[in-house]
Amino acid sequence: MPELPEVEVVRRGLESHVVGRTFTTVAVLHPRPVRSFEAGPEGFAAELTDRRVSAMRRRGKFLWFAFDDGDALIAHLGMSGQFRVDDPDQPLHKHTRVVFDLDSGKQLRFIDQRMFGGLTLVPGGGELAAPHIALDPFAAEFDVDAVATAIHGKRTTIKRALLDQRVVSGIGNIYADEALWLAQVHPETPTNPLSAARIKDVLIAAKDVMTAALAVGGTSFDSLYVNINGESGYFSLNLNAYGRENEPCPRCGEPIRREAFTNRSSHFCPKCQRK
DNA sequence: ATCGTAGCCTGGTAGC
DNA sequence: TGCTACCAGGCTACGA
Repeated sequence: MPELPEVEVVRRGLESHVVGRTFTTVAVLHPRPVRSFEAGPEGFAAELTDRRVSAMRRRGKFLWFAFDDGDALIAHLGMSGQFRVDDPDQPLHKHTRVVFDLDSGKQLRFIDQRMFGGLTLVPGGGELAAPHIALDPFAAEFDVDAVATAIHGKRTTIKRALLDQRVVSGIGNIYADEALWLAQVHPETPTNPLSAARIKDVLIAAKDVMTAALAVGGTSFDSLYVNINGESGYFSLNLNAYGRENEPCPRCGEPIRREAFTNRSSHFCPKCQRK
């Protein structure tokens, strides 16, 4: 489940293999990952051919392949998306969806089992043109006080706000649960009357947890997330709450509780994260 | 305008 | 063994 740290690991890997390279051939093997591109799979392949990548950027969980001409290929890994750089004679993984031949002789492959991810070409999108995606906590312009105040002004609960990519981007279910555990805030706490100062604590905790994950090359609970060489960060980060239902809270020993939350789960300590 | 949620997808697994 | 039902969950579209 790639969240910000995992996507950043992928961005760094792509940066070293793709920047300065041109797509010499593009093949779309499954239409779904390019579903949001109006000209369809053939149009996508035709439009991407002969583009030269000038920079690899990231905001939240989105990746930007910025081209020389100002356009951009915007990619999202969804649940199970992977980018791999391989030699062309290596066998294709079963779920390979799009293949880009590079003028370096290598091949960039987009692999996605569940196909929640996607690729699209955005004319003029080279400078992170995505107004509906907020800044993430790693962005230089990210203003933690302003975001805490904005969340405080919403009528929702803290975990919903953390997952709202229009407010702060890059945080998914795993790091939301971990940040709330670290800051000792219950996920269903209303953002108001929760103080802006406590919300700031949660945002700082989220950045701290993601920084730790980035330091160990990203984390994942399953083998779907891998870096561009196919290596997994499997279990490399010690999680305190997520996925630990009925296990003792590392802080107080109370069993971690799991509760249903909008088609997924929240994990928290009922003793040290009180509503 | 704002908030909450169904649906999109596949493969692994629990349960019968 | 083989079948079904369920679960993982980021994002978009849509209803309230």
